[in-house]
Amino acid sequence: MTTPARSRQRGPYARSAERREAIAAAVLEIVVEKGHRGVTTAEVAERAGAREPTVLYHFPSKDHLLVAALRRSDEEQAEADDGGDSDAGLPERLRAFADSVTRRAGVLRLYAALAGEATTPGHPAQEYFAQRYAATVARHARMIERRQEAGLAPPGLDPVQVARQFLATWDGLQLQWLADPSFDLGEVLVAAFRRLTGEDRREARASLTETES
Amino acid sequence: MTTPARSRQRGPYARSAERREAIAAAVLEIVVEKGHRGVTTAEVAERAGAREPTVLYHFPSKDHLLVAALRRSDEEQAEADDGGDSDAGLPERLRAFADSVTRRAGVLRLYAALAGEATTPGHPAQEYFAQRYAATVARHARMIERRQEAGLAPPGLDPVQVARQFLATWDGLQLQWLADPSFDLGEVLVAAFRRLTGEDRREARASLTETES
DNA sequence: GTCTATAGAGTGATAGAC
DNA sequence: GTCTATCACTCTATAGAC
Repeated sequence: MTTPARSRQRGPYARSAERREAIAAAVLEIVVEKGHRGVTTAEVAERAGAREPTVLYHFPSKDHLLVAALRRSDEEQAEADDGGDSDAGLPERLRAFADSVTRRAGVLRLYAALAGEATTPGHPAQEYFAQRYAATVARHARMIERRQEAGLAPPGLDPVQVARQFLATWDGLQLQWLADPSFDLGEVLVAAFRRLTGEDRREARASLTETES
Repeated sequence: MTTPARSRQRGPYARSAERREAIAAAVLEIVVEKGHRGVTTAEVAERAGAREPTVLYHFPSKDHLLVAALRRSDEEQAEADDGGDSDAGLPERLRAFADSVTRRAGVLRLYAALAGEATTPGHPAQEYFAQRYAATVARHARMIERRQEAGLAPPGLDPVQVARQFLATWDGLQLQWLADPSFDLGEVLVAAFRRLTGEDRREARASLTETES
């Protein structure tokens, strides 16, 4: 209203929320292009149309910047999976997700690297991972409970324990796959899900019966 | 034998193999004490009784240094588990190992962080992880085969696939545990092993029989 | 509260002599 | 193989304008 936007590349006094968004977007962009090791506060500032100290005003350290990129990536991912809250075709959805992972190696690397760093007390990513683990475990646990109620999963399982195991398998398999993509990530993941939740027992029972006894 | 060691702190012209060892040991020491973020080439040099360029002569970059620490840690670990090659008390051994993990958080963090980095092509840790994954998967697969032959595990399983899943679960659970050590790592790990290998089926069968049919 | 300008401490890494 | 000397660059901190 006061002054018309000057035709500078570095927009003057962009509202803070926009700035934060622009900065986070810039970080994610660099992560995808060059990997997180290629992120420098200088380039982030450049791409966000700001100066370095401005960047560090919004995110007090480089690690905070990286966490912001992870958060932003999560949001984009969440938008992508919008509709499917049904547990119905779960194995299919798993497989689909595993496929999408293929294209986002840069983010996965960042996720893995930060997951390691984040476990040191006081690290900026600590809260992010604590929340993320807790939320994911809770979500998976609820899903397993529903499957138990539906008779798909055996009632003896501890849903939280299985949820933890499944999350762990997921993260670990991604790592292995990134290191050597010679196996079908979706397939191995779905198989692990079936075994961990005991949903392979129907088929297993037959082969078991003919094996022992 | 030839010349007695001179009583200088910075040994002059220590044989190269010794230098490498001293440097790797210094890195591991710092990792355990302060975490891998606390590793600086300067301090490594100091602890190894050498100068910085000497350190970087043997290990051309900081990442190489970190890999060296990981390798050295593996060796120490291997010595510790020397005797137990029997598959007999495997769950017990798993549990014991999971306990020992508790005391080596620094190394685990480094492992996790590097595992993420290592997936970028050309990274110094790439080879280490490729070898380690391959060796671990092969070792676990052999173990599962033996258990299949012994009638402990169902014959329908793909040993390599299960081995992958188990390794993944292991790595992932360590991460979760480091982020929030509120659960019993050994217990969850053993349970995952049982389910992934189908060795919980005997017990499961009973509960299954009374559940369905 | 939001940003710009400037500056500094510390890092990994290199060139080249011994 | 080991060292001295040096560099380029990154993250971060401070002072102050709007």
